[in-house]
Amino acid sequence: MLTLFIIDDHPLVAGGIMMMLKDISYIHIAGTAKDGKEALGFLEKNEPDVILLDISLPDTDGLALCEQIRSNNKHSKIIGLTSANDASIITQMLHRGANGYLLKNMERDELLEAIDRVMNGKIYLSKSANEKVLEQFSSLNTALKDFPALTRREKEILLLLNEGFNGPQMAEKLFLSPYTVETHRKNLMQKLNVTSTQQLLKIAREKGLL
Amino acid sequence: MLTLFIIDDHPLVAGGIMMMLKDISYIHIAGTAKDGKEALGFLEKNEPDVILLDISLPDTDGLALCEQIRSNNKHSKIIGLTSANDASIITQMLHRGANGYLLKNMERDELLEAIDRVMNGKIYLSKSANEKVLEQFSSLNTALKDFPALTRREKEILLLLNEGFNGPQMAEKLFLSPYTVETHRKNLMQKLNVTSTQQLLKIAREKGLL
DNA sequence: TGCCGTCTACCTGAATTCAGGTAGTTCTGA
DNA sequence: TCAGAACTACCTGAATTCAGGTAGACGGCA
Repeated sequence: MLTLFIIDDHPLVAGGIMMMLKDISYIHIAGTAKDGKEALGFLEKNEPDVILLDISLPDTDGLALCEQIRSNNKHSKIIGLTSANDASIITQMLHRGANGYLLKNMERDELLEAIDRVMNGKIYLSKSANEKVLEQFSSLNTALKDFPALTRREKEILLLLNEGFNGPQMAEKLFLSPYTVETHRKNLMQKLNVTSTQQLLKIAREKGLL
Repeated sequence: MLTLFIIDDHPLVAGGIMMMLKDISYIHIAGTAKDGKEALGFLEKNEPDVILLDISLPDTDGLALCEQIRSNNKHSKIIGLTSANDASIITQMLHRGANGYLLKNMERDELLEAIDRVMNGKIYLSKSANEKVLEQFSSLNTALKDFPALTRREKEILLLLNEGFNGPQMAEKLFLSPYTVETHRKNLMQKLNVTSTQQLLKIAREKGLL
């Protein structure tokens, strides 16, 4: 018998998973949680074989939660659930201790295969996104290297740019000199290796920085 | 007995809905479809009481599908399923013949309430997004009025802007004078009533023009 | 304590965008 | 067929953005 724990705020998704597994006699759903707090509470007292973790939880950073679960719990296999097949999120997940990921458009057989694989100590990558991820992997790896983390100020500027503010407006809003704002913008563009604000925002969106 | 038809490409979601309704004796799930084609095929021969329609189908414009179903089938109640509680999408859905909408983070009781309401000839709006929609309704209505349709060229320019191209680059790509490109950009900004390209793109995204 | 990263601010010159025009051509529907 | 919409192109001047610097202040950590 194999125990499964589901972390997802959507009853629809949790229900869908149960539906998919209801006839599988060797899998037992040990519990479900709607958010990080609930999940950690459950995991203090239980150690399920497999944890299905929805990355996009409200009020919770799914990636951080993944990391935290992994640090508390070495034996459970974690399978990330995501709707976007975005290579950057997926790789981040794997870096933080996940054993695989599934897209929410999966079929029942894929779920079973994923569970089987991770239980055998392997990594499972969702079929439907697989090629894309592998495709992006190389560019991502190089991109991530010359991709230093953004500072607090830089993130702030990025956010405001995305809101449609221009240089002088941001300067006023943040009580900074327009020169300073431009410096931050410049640094952002350099870090993400682009030559215009539009491209900056586009890349930022694609990398999940927004 | 009440018949229900589910249009959703995610087995997870379809399964979740079945799970939610499996103990409700008066509801019978007549069928499911994964895309527009399949759905229209089923609806040629059947007329379910309630249709749950996922707006974000792959290879299918959910809004157009909603309209088409409504034109073929006057009696079925259509409930849109969406994950984003975006007022513009929701109002568009209602304009195209939907009788209500639900967010994918709904609970079982909300689903039952929605079905009950639309069967009684009422409109059901998802609880969790309700306030936001009502909030945005007035601004949306006024916004949509002074919101002339974009021309083909304008949409093209908008798309390229979103891709991160600047004026001269677009001019070269489209074999146009830079002046012309600027004219189109200017007209776009006037139509959407903004003062910078960033704002233009932001609004365009919010209105679902991209 | 000294280095390093961050934040701040300034400068210059070139490029691009914005605002407000005018105007000829082409397409299109009533 | 005729009016109006769409597309094209141009001009000017002001504002903003971009690229390439320099440089002081501050905080943390090794």
